[in-house]
Amino acid sequence: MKLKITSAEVAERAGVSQSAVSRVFTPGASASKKTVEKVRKAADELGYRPNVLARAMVSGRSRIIGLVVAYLENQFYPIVLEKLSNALQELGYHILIFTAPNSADGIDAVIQDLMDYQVDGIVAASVSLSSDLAERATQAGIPVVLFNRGQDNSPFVEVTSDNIAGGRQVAQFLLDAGHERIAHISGWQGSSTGRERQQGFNAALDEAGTTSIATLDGMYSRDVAMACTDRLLSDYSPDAIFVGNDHMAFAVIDTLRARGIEVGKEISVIGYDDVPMASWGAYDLTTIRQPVNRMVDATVSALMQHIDNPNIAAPRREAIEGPLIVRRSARKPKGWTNEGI
Amino acid sequence: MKLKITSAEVAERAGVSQSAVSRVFTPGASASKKTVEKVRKAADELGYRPNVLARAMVSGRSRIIGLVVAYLENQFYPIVLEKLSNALQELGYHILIFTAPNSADGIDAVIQDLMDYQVDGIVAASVSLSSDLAERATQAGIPVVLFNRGQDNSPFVEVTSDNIAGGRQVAQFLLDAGHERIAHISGWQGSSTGRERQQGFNAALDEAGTTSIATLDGMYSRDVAMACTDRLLSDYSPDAIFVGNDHMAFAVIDTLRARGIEVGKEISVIGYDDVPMASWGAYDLTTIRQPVNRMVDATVSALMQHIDNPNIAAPRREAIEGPLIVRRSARKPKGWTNEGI
DNA sequence: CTGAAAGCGCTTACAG
DNA sequence: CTGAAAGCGCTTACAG
Repeated sequence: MKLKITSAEVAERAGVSQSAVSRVFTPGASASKKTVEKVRKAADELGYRPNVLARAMVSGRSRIIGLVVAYLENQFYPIVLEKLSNALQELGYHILIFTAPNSADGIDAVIQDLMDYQVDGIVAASVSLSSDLAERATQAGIPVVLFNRGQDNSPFVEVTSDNIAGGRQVAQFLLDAGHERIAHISGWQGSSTGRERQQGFNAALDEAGTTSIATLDGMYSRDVAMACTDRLLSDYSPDAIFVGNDHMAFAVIDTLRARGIEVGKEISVIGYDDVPMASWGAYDLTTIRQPVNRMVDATVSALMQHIDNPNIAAPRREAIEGPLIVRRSARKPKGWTNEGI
Repeated sequence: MKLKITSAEVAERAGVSQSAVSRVFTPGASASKKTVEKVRKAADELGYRPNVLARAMVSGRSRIIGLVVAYLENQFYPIVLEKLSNALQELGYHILIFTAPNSADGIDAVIQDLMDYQVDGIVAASVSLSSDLAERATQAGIPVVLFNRGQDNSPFVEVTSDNIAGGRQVAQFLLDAGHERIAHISGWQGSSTGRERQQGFNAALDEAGTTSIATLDGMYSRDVAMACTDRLLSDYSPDAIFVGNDHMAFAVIDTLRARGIEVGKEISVIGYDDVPMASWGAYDLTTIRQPVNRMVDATVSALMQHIDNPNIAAPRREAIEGPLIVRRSARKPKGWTNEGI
């Protein structure tokens, strides 16, 4: 067995042309039963497998999807990665991973890199892209989907959960439970996700004729969220805190407990995402569930649709609603039952 | 701007040959200052970027490293992924991700897939490979490194932490603190990692003239670990439990607390990995730190070494020792101070 | 159904 | 330093 077997070598051994070999390995191409047999036999004996890169070059389809991701400490993203990878793998695609640097410039460079690999599509999770890059991708005919992030006037498909509705649900639940000093540690205000959750939250509060006692930007960071919690404690005496995502909510709970406060009794905490850890005993976090499966499905089908039909590049936004998962980190409204779920 | 710009188009606009364009974009190739200028200008105007796939075909180097990973719920792996990706990105390589199915057959198929992409190397994290596949990879000249997993007589490079030493440290610490009914919920016994941690642990116990009161296989699963905890509680009355990894240790702690047991006082719990969450207030887990940075470095350099020098494929095992991180989930030995760290 | 041939977009000896 | 040409390993009209 030598290093690399080519279709030409298989052809020779099978006594057919190289084209015939190619056809046998091309789904949908026609070859007689006899040819197929001869070729398969020779291929097996030689250990032949088609070179995907060569195939990509001529077909113009690499079957690679570029994924830009950051913030892997937040359990949400590994879960997304896993589900996305599984879904794509089933369709014969694979994920080329690019971990994102923090600057916008850095991201652009990374995406350029990605495009150099002739990816068939790009999924950008929790990062923003410059309009310059938007243009390049569009002109290169590469579909881009923004995952869990929106961008004004972007030409991309955007898949998010319905953050506004989610924020509203939280406010309503807190109000129903009779909280009167409600604070918010928001997701990073530079992200649509952070802004929208806050927006829905405030809107519902407003409609109920009240308002939050304080809103601090948690920057999606554990450390910042902890500092915010202390500030809330010393300056505002909140009886409930809505936190922009679960990752920060865990930090808030840790801080509250360290200060001797009983979470769910003295102060209610609600998060957003419903990462697996939220259900673990140590936190038992009431939170809005991001419908990851449906978000992944929407992402994959947007990608496939564009790949199959490059002309119709309809920019659009899918905001999928997710339920409030009630656990014990927040006081429940009187007479509340699980029936709603 | 059209969809895809080729070097030939740049050449035409710059008034040079296509080879000249290629040279300008090939590090180390020679071109006159004048040529470089003309080409760069034309390339910028056209928005040209070399096609990595075409380059890969002729050079035989795809600059893609295949990563096979499973078990992404365990925070350890996302961290590894992130660090590995960053390190590789700096060297101009990128990771093509394959999420592993559970069966050995499945894994083999996945690796075959990987090889079809002409990856320059493969990193298999927490999975085992068949010897058949080992042979294929070796014959294709593709370096494989097993990450956090060893395999008897494997021809691969293996990078792990020193699991035996780690297990020993845990036993010693528990003994020093005066525990007398020490139990073990081990990592999956089908994995070298699980077996070795247990082995070191038992060896140290043995040398001290004692033995663990029970050893149960936690299978790296949260649910199984919880069931094991209950069984330990009802049948063995342990005063300490060494758990095969942090991910399971969290489940053990949750279960203990649900039974009203004070962790760190009534029963000590020690994990293995030191994932970020281990330091969070809710768990405050005493654990062995896996030296991820050094493990990633070792992985990357093994890969690069083989890529630069395909002939020398020295199979070897690197087991890097990590420290015991003392927190509050386990009772400390009398007079214990942090000095050791 | 099948083979010969062109071509995907590059790199790299080979001559100059 | 530079250009013409071969070749990387395939797919896909084009004729038969």
